[in-house]
Amino acid sequence: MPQVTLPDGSKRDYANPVTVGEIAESIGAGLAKAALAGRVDGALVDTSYLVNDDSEVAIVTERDADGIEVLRHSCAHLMAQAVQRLFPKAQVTIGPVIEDGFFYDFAFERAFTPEDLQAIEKSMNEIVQENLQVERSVLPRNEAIKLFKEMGEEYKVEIIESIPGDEDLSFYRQGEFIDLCRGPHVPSTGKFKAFKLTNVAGAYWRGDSDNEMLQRVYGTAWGSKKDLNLYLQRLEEAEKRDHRKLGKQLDLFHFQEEAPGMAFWHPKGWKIYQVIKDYMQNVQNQNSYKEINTPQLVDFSLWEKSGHASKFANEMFNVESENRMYAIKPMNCPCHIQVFNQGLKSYRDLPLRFAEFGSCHRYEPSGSMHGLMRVRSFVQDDGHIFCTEEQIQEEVADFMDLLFSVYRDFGFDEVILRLSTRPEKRVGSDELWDEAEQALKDALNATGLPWELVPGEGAFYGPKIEYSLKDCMGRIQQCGTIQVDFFLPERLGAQYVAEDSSRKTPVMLHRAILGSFERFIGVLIEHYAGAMPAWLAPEQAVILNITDKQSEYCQNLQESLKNKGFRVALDLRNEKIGFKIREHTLQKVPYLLVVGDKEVESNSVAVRTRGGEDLGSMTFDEFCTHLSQDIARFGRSENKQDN
RNA sequence: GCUCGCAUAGCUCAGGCGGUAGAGCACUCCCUUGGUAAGGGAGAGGUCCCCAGUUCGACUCUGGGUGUGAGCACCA
Repeated sequence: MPQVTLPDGSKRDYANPVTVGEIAESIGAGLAKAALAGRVDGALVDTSYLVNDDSEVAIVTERDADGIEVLRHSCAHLMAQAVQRLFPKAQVTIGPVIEDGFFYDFAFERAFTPEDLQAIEKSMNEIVQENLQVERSVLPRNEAIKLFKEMGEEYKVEIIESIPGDEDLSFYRQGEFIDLCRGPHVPSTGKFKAFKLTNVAGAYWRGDSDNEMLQRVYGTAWGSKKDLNLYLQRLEEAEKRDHRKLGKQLDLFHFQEEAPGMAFWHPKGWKIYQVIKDYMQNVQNQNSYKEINTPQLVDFSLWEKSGHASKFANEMFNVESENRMYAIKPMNCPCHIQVFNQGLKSYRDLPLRFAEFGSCHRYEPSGSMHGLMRVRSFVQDDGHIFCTEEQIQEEVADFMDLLFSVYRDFGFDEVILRLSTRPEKRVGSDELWDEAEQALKDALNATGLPWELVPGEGAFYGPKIEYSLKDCMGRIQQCGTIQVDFFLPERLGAQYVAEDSSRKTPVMLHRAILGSFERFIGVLIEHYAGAMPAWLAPEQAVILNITDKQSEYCQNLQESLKNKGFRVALDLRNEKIGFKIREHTLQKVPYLLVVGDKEVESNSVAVRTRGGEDLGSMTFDEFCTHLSQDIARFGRSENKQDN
């Protein structure tokens, strides 16, 4: 005689054990129809789940995040069923939910084509029309193995065999299709209202590049057509913001075949780069970093000593000269230790903070390159802090403050913190790893912010914190990092004289805020859709004359603004004002200064923003003040301007 | 690196079942001097990514390469 407590606190008594579906039915027909799953005492279950005892029960619908998850997971099954109807030889493997959708991996003799996707989608819709009941069943392992062996589903057999323990396994059947699955699932295939197959690509079985490649079909599913359309619009918007596209449109940089993965920076892109560099230089000076610079080419033996060669030799560019092997530096750390090693260091010198805008080259796998986001030639805002073990936590904490402040200046308020701990392949004793991981945990906890543990993802020499920022599309971009390293200083012989005059090895903290300039600029371009805030904009204003008569006035105006330190362009072309406004608006110049006879007479400028707002007529000084204030705001969102 | 696509004017893209190509924008020149998102006209512009092969003939077909896109794998 279960008593059910609903989310609103109301209670219902049932004479006999009831299913979640029946509970929904007893509340209302509409709810019963909308029910996708249930939550019983916190656990997500099928609507067919039988409630025996007093429980808290919620009916999960498409309005629930969990409901959407169930829907997507079930949609993966729906797709697998359709695929097997159309291609009986295709074997199923796994089909999980991912952000905004799902995928399913199939083993098939050939690649699926876009036409196949259309056919699969059509077949899915037919199965929706059939409104097949989805039934859960439980089988002992050996029976399950036998069943899937008979069906010729070798991959499923392998999956079942690899599931530890010998408890029974749950299966879901809809019509002729059955799949191993933990569930829960929607009660019937009629529940799908809005889905779309989006993409097909290869993916390795079990995520291992030594294994064969499967066909992965991606799809998305939503509670309503409207949500689906919103999602598709979001994809379109993301495509418009693609930094590779904007890089071309705004004439910021280009890539070409002769230098794969290496950007050619154009004047406007390089200006953004320089502004960021100046800013970072200033920030680092204020925070007691000493900027250094180290060679591009370093004898290969140093990379052997540092341990990088054994792990990354194939990903390094090598140069032979006069029978000597050099590597183009793939990172700056060993070089910074060489600087540290010059002269005798005292504990009084610590913490010693070196910074370098270090140009690095890495032979990244061809398939991994992506615009500015992953390149073979890049510049890190690299820094290494040499300190004692006692100083680690404070240094990490100070670094985090600095990082948050820099990110806010660039317009990023949300930072995601992740701690990556010891990987399988690593150097150093477990005690040292314990200590290093603890120091980072302590620093993270001290922030009071939530953070995520990522076991096994640390560098081979030490654990790291990774800082990802969330851009305005909600996408997560990893940029900053701080890594504790007990090993490299020792390997490369770094020492300082301690208080008791003994020689000790310093700890080294590797750190970067932007990560790489290339990647960070890519992120900025997409975040702002190319409309950089005034402090970053390569051209902060452009002066447009209406007729030739105002040319001289405009030239003088540009000169005066340049003398004030503003970046100002001039467009004196023989074009109509509307044409020029359109062009510079599309080029996302923050301020358009229109000059006609009126302005010349009154010694002023008519100011229009790239957002189309008319700020009216201003004197030179008024405009300078306005622009200065805008620049001084950086990208900080609390004062964000509405353009 | 792997799977599957793609590569034509500066840019965005058409095109032809094998007979050396076209639009819009941009560019140059001319007309126009016009007050807040495209004024008009004319002109110039191509080794159809590269290398082989098939063919009387290849931008088109075949093979190989390079770059690039989506995804996977990798990421000091």
